[in-house]
Amino acid sequence: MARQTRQRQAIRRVFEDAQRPLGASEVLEAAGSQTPGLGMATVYRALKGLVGEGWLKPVELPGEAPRYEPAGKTHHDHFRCRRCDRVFEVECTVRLPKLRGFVVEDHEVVLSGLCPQCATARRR
Amino acid sequence: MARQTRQRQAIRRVFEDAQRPLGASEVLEAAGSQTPGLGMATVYRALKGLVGEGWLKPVELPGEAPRYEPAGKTHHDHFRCRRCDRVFEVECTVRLPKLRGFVVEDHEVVLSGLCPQCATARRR
DNA sequence: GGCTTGTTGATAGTGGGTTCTCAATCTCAG
DNA sequence: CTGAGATTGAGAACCCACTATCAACAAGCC
Repeated sequence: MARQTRQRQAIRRVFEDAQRPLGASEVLEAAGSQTPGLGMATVYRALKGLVGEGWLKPVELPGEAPRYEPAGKTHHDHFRCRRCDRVFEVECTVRLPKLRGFVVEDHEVVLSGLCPQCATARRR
Repeated sequence: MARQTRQRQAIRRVFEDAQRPLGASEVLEAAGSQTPGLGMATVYRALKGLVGEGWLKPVELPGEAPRYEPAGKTHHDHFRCRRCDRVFEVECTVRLPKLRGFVVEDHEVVLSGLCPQCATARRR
């Protein structure tokens, strides 16, 4: 039977607070500040469990370890900042081409550039 | 001074023949059939070299090892078949949203679904 | 053909992310 | 409160893509 532990609650809360997809190390850092001593293994176990029960959804971006975000949101795409490497949620519209024979089931758009913070920092 | 070897020629030819991005293992398999005994190391060395001289371009898709395609093509996006896991080139149009503060420098679209072959196979 | 020297391939090594191990700890039903 | 058993955390182990090593090989100038 699944138990409510301090660690799991902290990890859940981290995702509820963050308004963007988080990777394992980001979760470890964020949840670890509230739960000192939090271990990697626990984070990975929690992520696996939360994905398994459908509460989290993996977000895979090119060339990077997977990140996770709460499931159940409406469709959105992602923006990755080239400077701070954080990922944000954005909305895009894609016009799909006519692809003879292909059955398109899903699509994903990944934007990259500078996030507001980094863009401002650079401008100075 | 760079030499023309059987192996490198085979690897180049594989990319010229394939009309889609190839990963290292795909290259090893394809070029290996023409050059028995072809080793991993040689493939990786060739890929590195070809990318270095601008003949190949890396194609990174979410959650996978990089693939490569001949450089110099016009902009296009990619379609990954969920069944055979091959990647194809396609054309899309993306309408970017108004993102306050974000500086969008690049974008990439990845479609997924079934390629013509696999779609036909499934239908039967 | 010879010879120099870049190239090859089998294998070991590397690096990063993720999972396993297991004793200590904690949760919670009774 | 207590005990059964789930959970944790530190570190070892693992996985996989990729790179380094080095003796044997071969491209190509002479």
